[in-house]
Amino acid sequence: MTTRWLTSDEQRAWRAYMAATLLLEDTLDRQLQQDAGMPHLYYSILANLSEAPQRRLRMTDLAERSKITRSRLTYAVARLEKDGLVRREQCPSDRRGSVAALTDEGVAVLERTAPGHVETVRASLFDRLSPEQVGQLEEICARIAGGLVGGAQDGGGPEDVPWKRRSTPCP
Amino acid sequence: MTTRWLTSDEQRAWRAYMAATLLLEDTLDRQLQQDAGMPHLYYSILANLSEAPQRRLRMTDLAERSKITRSRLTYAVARLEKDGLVRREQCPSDRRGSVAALTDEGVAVLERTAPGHVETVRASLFDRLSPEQVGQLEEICARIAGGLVGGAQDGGGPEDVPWKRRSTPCP
DNA sequence: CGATCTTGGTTCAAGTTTGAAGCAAACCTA
DNA sequence: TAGGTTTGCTTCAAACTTGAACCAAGATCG
Repeated sequence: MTTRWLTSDEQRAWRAYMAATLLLEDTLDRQLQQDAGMPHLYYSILANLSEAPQRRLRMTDLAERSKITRSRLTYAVARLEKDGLVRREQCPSDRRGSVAALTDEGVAVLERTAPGHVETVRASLFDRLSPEQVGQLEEICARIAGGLVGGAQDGGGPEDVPWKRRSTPCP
Repeated sequence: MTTRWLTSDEQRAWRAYMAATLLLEDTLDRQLQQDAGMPHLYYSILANLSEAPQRRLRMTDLAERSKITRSRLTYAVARLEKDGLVRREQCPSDRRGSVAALTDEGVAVLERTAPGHVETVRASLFDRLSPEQVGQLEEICARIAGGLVGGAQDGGGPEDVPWKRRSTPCP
């Protein structure tokens, strides 16, 4: 079948999308490298951890929430552990598993750097969009994310399947 | 001054944004690595080149259009040159400069792989959005990109300053 | 002109990411 | 309960990225 090329509307949107995502990620990386000594992704790993009950999460859970591969997470956590921001613990209920736990120092770093980070996100994004646009952005991104498999490529549908999902860190 | 944290609307939008961009970039990287043997960014460098007059561009121009640093581009072009998809030429008008030129083989690779790539972009993005959403996405992304400095961080405003800008590859 | 500044691009070293391969514990299943 | 499969996570080697340092050629200016 002959290719359905992008319409010119779609092309413009696609170019804008690529530019925006590249530039924004770059901005955030620079800001956080500057102020927190880590790339954006690492910061968001810490942030994810900080929201979990007990501030700890199984590696695979954390990878899934962070939308990255387990391998990538392993290296990231190793670095954060070396910096004392995260501690790896044995999972008591599954001897294969390990749990990443945010340390007090990790919490402190987060508390210290969060304001500057939020400020950057505001300045680059939210302060430049109308409230309607914020809503549209969420809707659009949710739609995109919903269509793409996350973490392990088990090929599940868009809807969550609770019974295939790990729950609390270590019950 | 006390931090203006994100509202819950903004938080939802921000989470969705991070998920969507990470997952989409991952999808495209995987698809293109598979089908073209290169990451998405490298493909887009080739695409940018293919649209330039003469299919050639000064390195700094190309970096600017690709929204990446000159350093990153240097390495990328080195790799693409090793693969025979791009050729580096001396810039005749400025002996410091070099020009990246898409080779015939580069064109061929692009022609061979573009359909699959467009298909992936469609499947992940455009076929999941309404036409209005495509318009909104463009508007939003243009707004974001417009607010962020590109390439060299010379701190210019959002508006283009034509007299600071290189033009044709080598006049 | 000659000293200095700027620009275009590369290089270096360190850090990050990737995908495949590896390993051990847990989970079947006969 | 032994054998095979799956799951959870790490490790390996190769690729990619980063930001600072570097170098040479243009531009400026006294």
